[in-house]
Amino acid sequence: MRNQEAIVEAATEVLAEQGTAVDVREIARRSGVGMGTLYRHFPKKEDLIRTVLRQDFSRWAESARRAAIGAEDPWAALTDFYEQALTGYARHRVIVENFALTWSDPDLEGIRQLRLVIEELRAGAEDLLRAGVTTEDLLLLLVSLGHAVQLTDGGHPLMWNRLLRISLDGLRADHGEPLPGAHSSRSK
Amino acid sequence: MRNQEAIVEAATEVLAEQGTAVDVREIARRSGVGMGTLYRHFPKKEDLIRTVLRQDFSRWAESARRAAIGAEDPWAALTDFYEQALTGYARHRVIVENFALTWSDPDLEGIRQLRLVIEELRAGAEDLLRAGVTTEDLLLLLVSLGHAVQLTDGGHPLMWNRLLRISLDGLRADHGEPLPGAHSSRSK
Amino acid sequence: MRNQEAIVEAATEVLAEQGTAVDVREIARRSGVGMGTLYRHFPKKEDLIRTVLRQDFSRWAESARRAAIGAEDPWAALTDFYEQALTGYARHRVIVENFALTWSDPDLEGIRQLRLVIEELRAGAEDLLRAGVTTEDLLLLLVSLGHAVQLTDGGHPLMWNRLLRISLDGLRADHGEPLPGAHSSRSK
Amino acid sequence: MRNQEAIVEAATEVLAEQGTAVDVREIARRSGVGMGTLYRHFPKKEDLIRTVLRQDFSRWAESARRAAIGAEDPWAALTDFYEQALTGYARHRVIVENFALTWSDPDLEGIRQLRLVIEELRAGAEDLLRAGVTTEDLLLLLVSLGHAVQLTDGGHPLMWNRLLRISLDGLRADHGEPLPGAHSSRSK
DNA sequence: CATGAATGAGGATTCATTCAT
DNA sequence: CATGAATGAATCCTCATTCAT
Repeated sequence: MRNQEAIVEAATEVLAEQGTAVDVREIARRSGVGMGTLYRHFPKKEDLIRTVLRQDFSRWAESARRAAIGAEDPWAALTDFYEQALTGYARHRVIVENFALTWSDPDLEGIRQLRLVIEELRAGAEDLLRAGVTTEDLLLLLVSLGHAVQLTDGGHPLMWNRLLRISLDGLRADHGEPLPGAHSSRSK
Repeated sequence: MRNQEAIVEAATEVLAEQGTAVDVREIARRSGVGMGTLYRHFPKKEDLIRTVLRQDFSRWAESARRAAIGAEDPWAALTDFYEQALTGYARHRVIVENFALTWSDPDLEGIRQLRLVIEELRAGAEDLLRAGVTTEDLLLLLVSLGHAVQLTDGGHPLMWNRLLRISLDGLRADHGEPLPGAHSSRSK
Repeated sequence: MRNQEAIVEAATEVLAEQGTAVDVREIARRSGVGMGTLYRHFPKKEDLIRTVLRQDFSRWAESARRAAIGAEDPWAALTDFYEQALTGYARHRVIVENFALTWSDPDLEGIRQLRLVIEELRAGAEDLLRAGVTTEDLLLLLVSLGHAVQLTDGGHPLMWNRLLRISLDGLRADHGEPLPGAHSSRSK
Repeated sequence: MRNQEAIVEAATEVLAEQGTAVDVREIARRSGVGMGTLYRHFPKKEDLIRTVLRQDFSRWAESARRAAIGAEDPWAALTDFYEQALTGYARHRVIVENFALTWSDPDLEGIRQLRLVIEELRAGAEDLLRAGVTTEDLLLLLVSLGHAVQLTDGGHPLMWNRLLRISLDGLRADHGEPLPGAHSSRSK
């Protein structure tokens, strides 16, 4: 049903503007559907939010992935990936607002995708990365810097760029000893 | 009046547990005071939250500062500072939840203190830091890693430690070129 | 929607009984609707009160107007108008309680209507009225006597009738000199 | 105790400014006494209001009485009395706000005084008054015009003066037939 | 006797969710 | 299947009154 799409689209917009505290009615209004229809598709407000979160997340991750494809070398791919991901981060308030949730939800398709992409980038740049750096490290770094983006975007749009350079430099093989491998796997 | 303290204490607890969305009555109940008393001391819910935030923030920052004092050398001081600050971060949900606010409020006493401490640590370790690293960079790094702490503390308590090492290595003078100085000052 | 009417009706009742200080829930209860419904129609308590006020006012003014229609001569029309208006006054507590507000709100449709009616009556009885009597005078007299009605209705239902006769006699052309015209117009 | 006086004085001020809806604490604050003291003297807010009301009323009535004393003739005495009473009316918000209450409380000393004064004036001007005009009529007229004062004082300070002239003219012996005597006495 | 902190029942308003049409 | 009016619990805040100090 195309109503479902309209709802998700409107919700994406509204959530980006006002965060998860919005009135559901506002979403219904912008979707052009009634409350009943909205609740038919998403029995709980949170269901809708989750759906938006997933879609938003996927789009964001995908755009970052594409940025890495055209890079000249593996290191540039990694760099471009981070640049693109972080640049887009600020626009995705729901992601930010819910990343704790997202992060700890191992079933979330989006995060699985993202992990795959990063894993690939990591494997490609393995020679340049210091030993012991895991996919999980790279993923957490992304989220961590994402937070910096959030905080600074209003005032100093490019401050986070400096952090990114620092971190990337810290990741290079010629900078620092190998990292111990202990905490690299995510088990539940 | 010790009621004021009781309220702040209870609020600190409750806010840590449930976030800023709690019912004011819950705080009153746990404080053992009536609504009126609570509102006598804090005319708006936000006043109370801000107070908790400040106190929480101060305590946290102070404990980090103390950790840096006993260090053997300037670099260890910086390292210990980060370790301690991040270790305590997870316990301070209000700080986290409101750091955006905290961050952008230049009048907040707490953040001014924190900046001073970091500035001192930076100055002390200047020879070891790559050129161009600013106090603001170090501050943002702290918050950024703080977010990582938040996300991982539930499941993988020490994952953020790896990020910290990476970042610190990226900050060393022998790793990487000088950072450009452009965005180093916070102006309004 | 007939709920709107039910709400206004219940509110009219309740406001007449208890004044504007009533709990909104009481109105909701008597209307047989939930709080939400009430607030859907009247976002602020005052909106509801204003609505009741207007309706009450209109009905009252209209009944007075009709009373003047059947009169034998212009003077009787004026007299009957006052009689009817004042007789109905006591039943309209909201009007009374809010007349200051009503009075000073030049946009209020009701008062505009009332003024028109009085103007017509005045014009019709012009030969019998002492020179200089304005519509505004007649309007203020009405409200003024209305207050007397309020005060006496509980105990001496017809005392105000005496005042009315006195005032009307004072208005006759053969009683007293012309009134100075100065304050006859309402300007902003 | 002079505290009692201070409280009443402060209350008079505050009530005149803000009406009976004020916070009791505001009165305590301005009195310079604590809540406990205030409540020792006036166990209920209404007790305080009543006390203020009485005093305010007495003063107002007394000033009107004095205005009548110096008059040249009985009719002027009556006229001056009304003029003065009405002129002072607007300043006595509590009186106004509570006149219904005042009016219906036959034990209120103030109103007894006022009635005595009016009775005297009426007796003095008896030959000039149309037959049947009672003290009660004159009293009600006063209150009724008082309301007009209230309503117009903000915008048209002297509109009520015109009503006063009209009414007084209506009261003269040569204007109109005797009024029937029926409702002249206040019985309970 | 005085103080003013403490109490807590209300009161206005919002919003996720349901359900008659 | 869609609509959007209806629901009412939940929430913040006020203020008359009490009572420990």
